[in-house]
Amino acid sequence: MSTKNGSKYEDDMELRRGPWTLEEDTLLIHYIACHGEGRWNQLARCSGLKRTGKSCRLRWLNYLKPDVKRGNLTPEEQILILELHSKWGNRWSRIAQHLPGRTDNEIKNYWRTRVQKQARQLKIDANSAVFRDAVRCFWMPRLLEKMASSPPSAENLNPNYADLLGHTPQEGLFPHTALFSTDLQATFVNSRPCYELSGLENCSPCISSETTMGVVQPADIAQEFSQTPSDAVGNLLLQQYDALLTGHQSNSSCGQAGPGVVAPTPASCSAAVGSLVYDYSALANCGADNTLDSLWSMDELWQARKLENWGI
DNA sequence: AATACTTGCAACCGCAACCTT
DNA sequence: AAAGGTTGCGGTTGCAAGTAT
Repeated sequence: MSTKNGSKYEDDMELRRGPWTLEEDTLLIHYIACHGEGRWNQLARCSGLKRTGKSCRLRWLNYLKPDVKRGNLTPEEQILILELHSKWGNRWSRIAQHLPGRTDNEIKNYWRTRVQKQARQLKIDANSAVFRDAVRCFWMPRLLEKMASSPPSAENLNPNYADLLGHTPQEGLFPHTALFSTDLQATFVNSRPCYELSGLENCSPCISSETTMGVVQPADIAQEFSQTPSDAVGNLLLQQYDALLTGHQSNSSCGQAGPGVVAPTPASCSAAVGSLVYDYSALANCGADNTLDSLWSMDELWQARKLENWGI
């Protein structure tokens, strides 16, 4: 009887494992050139390769096939992966179908080595809503910036790219950043040229008061409400976030707009959320009793509220 | 210079769906 | 309809190369 997935042939002969040699590659390429790809077990039997059909298939599809693209993923490919993964999860082969020349294995490796690494460093679950938002609002804009500085080559992208995402990348790809004012996005991009997710702890001090969106300095709010700066920021943020979600001004403890505090508007809410979401460490610096962890917890609260408001 | 640790990636494994007989 | 074979997918592992100590 043969093994579960193999054939009697595989049991009868000693099979090679591990890295492929140049000779094996040549043999496989030559065989496929003559007979075409597919029927992998037959190929394994007839080609003279002492490999399983599975191994031959994998080597061909992931490495030898002529249209397999080598080298680093471009920013636009990375954006596409991030976006499609947020839609489909770990459906690597499905995602790979939309990145010509890239294999599911390569995409999977990218996700595990780069994306999950960032999540680990931030101590967040890579599949959590918090991390997805961080990727959308923070990482993607950075990739966009890279794309802008080196325009993507059209042939790199699947022609169905825009259709696939349901909108044009520039306008609708990042709904969160679309909420943010152009000024604010520019502030993000321009003020943090070295921003990477792993570099959160190095980000510049606290909220910018330079935007036109009415975002105030935490210290101002603290003075106004006799709270520690970080508490004040947290409360203001929650209040404004509520307003953003519900479409009206909330009556929470910080509800009254005092000097230096503007009544929440969609724009100011966006700005507040946009400023704060990524400035955890800066916030931590504002309040002696607030650690990065507690601020992340705060973010989870926003997430919970958001889901609650959306009836999820 | 030597060693330990980390990273990136190719390859393997088990499983499930699909195909063939 | 059932059994065996094949293919494809997602998770995991092993290892070479690079980096830090």
